[in-house]
Amino acid sequence: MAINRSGPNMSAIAAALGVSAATVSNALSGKGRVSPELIEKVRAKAAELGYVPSLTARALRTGRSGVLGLVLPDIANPLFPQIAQAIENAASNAGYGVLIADSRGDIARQTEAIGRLIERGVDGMVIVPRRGTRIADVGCPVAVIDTPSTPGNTVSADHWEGGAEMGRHLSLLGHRKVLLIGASPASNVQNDRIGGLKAGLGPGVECDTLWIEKVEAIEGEGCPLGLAARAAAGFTAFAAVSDLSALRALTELQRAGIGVPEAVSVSGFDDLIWSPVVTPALTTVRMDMTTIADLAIAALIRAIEPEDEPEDAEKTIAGKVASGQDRVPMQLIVRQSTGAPPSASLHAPNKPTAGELGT
Amino acid sequence: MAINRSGPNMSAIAAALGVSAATVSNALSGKGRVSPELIEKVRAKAAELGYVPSLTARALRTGRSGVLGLVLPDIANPLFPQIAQAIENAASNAGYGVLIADSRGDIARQTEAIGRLIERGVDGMVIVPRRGTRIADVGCPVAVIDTPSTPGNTVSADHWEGGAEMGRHLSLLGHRKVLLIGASPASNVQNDRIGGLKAGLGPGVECDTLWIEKVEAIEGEGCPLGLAARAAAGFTAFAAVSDLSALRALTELQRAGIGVPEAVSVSGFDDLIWSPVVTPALTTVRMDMTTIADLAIAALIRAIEPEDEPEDAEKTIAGKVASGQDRVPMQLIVRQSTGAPPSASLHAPNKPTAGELGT
DNA sequence: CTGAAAGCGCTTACAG
DNA sequence: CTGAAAGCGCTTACAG
Repeated sequence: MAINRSGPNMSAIAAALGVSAATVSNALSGKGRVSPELIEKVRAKAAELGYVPSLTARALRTGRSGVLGLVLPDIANPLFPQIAQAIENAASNAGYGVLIADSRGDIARQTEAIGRLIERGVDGMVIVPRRGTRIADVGCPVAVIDTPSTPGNTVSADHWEGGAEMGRHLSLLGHRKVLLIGASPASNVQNDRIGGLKAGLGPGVECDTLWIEKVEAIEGEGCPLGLAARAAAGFTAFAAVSDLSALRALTELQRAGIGVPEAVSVSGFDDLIWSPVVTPALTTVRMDMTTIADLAIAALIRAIEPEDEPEDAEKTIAGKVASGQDRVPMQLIVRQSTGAPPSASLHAPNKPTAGELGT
Repeated sequence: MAINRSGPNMSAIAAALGVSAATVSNALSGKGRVSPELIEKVRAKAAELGYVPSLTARALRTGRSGVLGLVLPDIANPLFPQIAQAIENAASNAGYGVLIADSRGDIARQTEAIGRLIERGVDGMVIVPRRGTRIADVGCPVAVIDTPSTPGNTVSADHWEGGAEMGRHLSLLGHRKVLLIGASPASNVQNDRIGGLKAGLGPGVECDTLWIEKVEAIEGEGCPLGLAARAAAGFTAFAAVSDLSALRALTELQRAGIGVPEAVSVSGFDDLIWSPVVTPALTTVRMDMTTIADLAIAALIRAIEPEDEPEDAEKTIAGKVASGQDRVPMQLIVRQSTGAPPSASLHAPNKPTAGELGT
């Protein structure tokens, strides 16, 4: 019974050439045990026959699947596109596939999702943990993307320093009374950013912190945040710790007739898709997801692949690899919402997507 | 050499019990060829030993990997979270894993991404095609999520009817001069929505269509859309074909001091993450991604799995399955941006996510 | 430089 | 109801 596959396998190539399957394997994998002429002949025949190697069979034999898992706290998170794209790209450059798993904010489901990935034989996984979760040993290499203040094997943006940069920016602009806006005080990332903001603003600046979650617990979800009153009370800058909160602040202020940026400044974090598109465009701080993903994947690969020779120098990005704790700088992107002229933009705006849906 | 796996395999269970591996396999798969007592004993031993089946080996043997591919035009698309979450969920309920592939807006990369998925032995794939792409036969079952006006094996929201609903809503509100805002005239989805909007508004309403892509080709990316002038010219409603464009319109109008909704209405499509969060919250039309994903996955599974018995009635959602062309109704969500009081909200707002990052 | 053989862990006819 | 055997497609020592 040959229910499997449609195309030819190694034996077919071997038979067509009158050689053994082992030789075909060696020729194709280029481990140098086969004569150059034979290698060429094998390659040609493989191409002619439209040979596609079975990664499944290889996985069974070698014990490595060539697949990595990506575990996310909640795929609906607006930052997810950036993360997933960067990880998918880094992984596929390194020859790995990416299996996604959504824990939907649920801690039990996170465990379950990890288990499913293990069953499927992933060689390692990237975990963006649910708030407050510590990842136990799961029996395969793991890279956690979180914040440096989370202990463990982590790659992350330097959220604190990113906050500090934004704080300095606002301080230089002359703001002396700043409202910091966070979603949840339970978030390490958000606390890091707020800590950095305060430090960057410096001791001469008066700060207050508004946690949206707390306000909503009293006023109800989606309630106004009372920002107009804050503006009246002398706050001139509203520094949110995410672009989602920044957008909420911006529209609430605009709706109240308060001009941004001429009356007050608004800033966010993460350079989410809408940030360059709204009027005024949002000043924000962006994580270097490409680098973070590269570091995470490189760390995983080092843990997975036997230390052969150093061969592929490309895999190790400029000799930098995640060693226990890696923190990647964030990048301040100044746009109109903090009053800078458009020409001061430090970053090309997000390109709109080319898909049918969603744009 | 036993480089593979850490845990026990079937042979280990078989040996521990003094039976054959075949019997263990039959017992565990519950195909009813084994006596109830033995089944129980096998199960117990498997649990005791912490047996985890090798999906890889099963895949090699059966020719089915239990993995589905998800091909996206651009993971950065703001709609991607909804799609990915729904697909991941539907697939994992059906026992399948999901491998992601990003074509990054590039048509060559789409082909390449599909090829990589095939190599990895996916049993089928869900494709959200790049604009204008027609998916060729890829050698495995495919479900395309697009629009009913795209020919082929498609599951989609009924974009036209969704537009019509929005059109009727705006018409009932008394609008007689409406600006339709789209991103790109090359998009079938957007054209369908615009067609529906016009039909829903009816012949008594004056319409004009603004394509952002065209404006930007002249004025530059991120340029103002001149909406204040439109308002001055008598347009009282701005119906965007995506919430991203709607947000752009909303903030541009607000910035110009035009009150939404008391002076003009703004509406969008897709219920993207920020829609319930901005002030005023956006009236929009939402795709039923859960149903679309269920239909797509169900269609794939029917194509993949041999027609055994009808057994799992759950897999077929209420007897409805994608048969060639399936169109799922869209849902109008009325919020403040078109002037309705908050209490008229037809839909619970999106929950903020519980992750560390992005909120 | 090339080949024969074993084996990764499972499932599936086929016998008993 | 249970088992022996073959085989999915590959890779890897080991011989020649």
